[in-house]
Amino acid sequence: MESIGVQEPIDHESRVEQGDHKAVRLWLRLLTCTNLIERHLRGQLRSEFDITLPRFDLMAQLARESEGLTMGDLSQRMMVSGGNVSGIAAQLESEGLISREPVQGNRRAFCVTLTRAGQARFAEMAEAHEAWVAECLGGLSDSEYEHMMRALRQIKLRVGEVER
Amino acid sequence: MESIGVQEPIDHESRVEQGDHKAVRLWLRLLTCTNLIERHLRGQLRSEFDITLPRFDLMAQLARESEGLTMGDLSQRMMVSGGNVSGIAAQLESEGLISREPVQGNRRAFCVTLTRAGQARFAEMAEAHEAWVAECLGGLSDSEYEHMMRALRQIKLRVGEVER
DNA sequence: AGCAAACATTTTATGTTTAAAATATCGGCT
DNA sequence: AGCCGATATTTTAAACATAAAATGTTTGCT
Repeated sequence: MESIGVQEPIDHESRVEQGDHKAVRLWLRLLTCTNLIERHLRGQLRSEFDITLPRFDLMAQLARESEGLTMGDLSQRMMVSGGNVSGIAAQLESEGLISREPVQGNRRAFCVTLTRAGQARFAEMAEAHEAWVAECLGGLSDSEYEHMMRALRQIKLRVGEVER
Repeated sequence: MESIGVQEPIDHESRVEQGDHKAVRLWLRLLTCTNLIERHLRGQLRSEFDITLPRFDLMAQLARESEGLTMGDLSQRMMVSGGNVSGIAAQLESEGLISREPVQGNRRAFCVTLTRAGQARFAEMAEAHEAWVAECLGGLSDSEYEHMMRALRQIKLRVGEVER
């Protein structure tokens, strides 16, 4: 039960301020958590597999699309700039983990896929990655999990609207 | 009510896998949301105040510590590397928004504070920043807000333990 | 056919971020 | 006093990220 003791009356402006402060507190906590987990995963990927998070991320996108993706698709799905994908893909290609082949019928685009070596390497990493994430987030009850998923979906929609 | 229809029986290993997949889905959604909001705030700060998020963040840390902070304190609170703080602080100093003065009794450390100009500038920015965050996160009900805060606190503790 | 607009990607310039090495200072111990 | 390990910060090198310009390619329009 909440306290129902003496409380200062609050005018409209203060109410808004309170709401804003609440939002900021939530935002900071969200940011802190995400950064903590991201840092943890980054460190693990580096120490266990000598790979960076962006490279892992690119491989993960390819792993769910056996047909391959274009550079533009990757840029969209990873939500980073095209130039960025160029650099990351160049490195993965030089390591033999992905291949970029011309698309017949469209000489502008490349079709990027995991090589056989890339598939094998990714399978190893994905298993470990899942376990690390579960270590961080597995402690939530089903209900907490559902609440989070719902709230985050709502937030995502809201931000999309705000950005117009 | 949940469906109680026919369901495949699930062995222990599959259960673990399912839990892991759930955790990964939550992680990806968390990451996406945080990145969306961060991107939005970054853009607003740049277009409205011509400042970057890290610079704003550094100033925010100083704004709640009128006594000032050392470079190391800032590194810890901002959860970024020391070298990073060096660079960010150098820029803010050259813009006259912060000052770094030697600490008497410890010639290694600097005491970093907001200048008067920095305080004024930050006050403006903080107000706008709060409104932007509220736009993104203000749509949650009190109950959703509480759920999120609780779950995030729990996650934060858990990650801290995992990192040992 | 010829041309303009849109598309897919890379290149370039600039800036952020990290880990690790380098620099300098401090404190305690002998 | 002299040395050693811890502390506080800066510098450096490499990876990542963006925006904007450059390069080719395709498509539609006349």
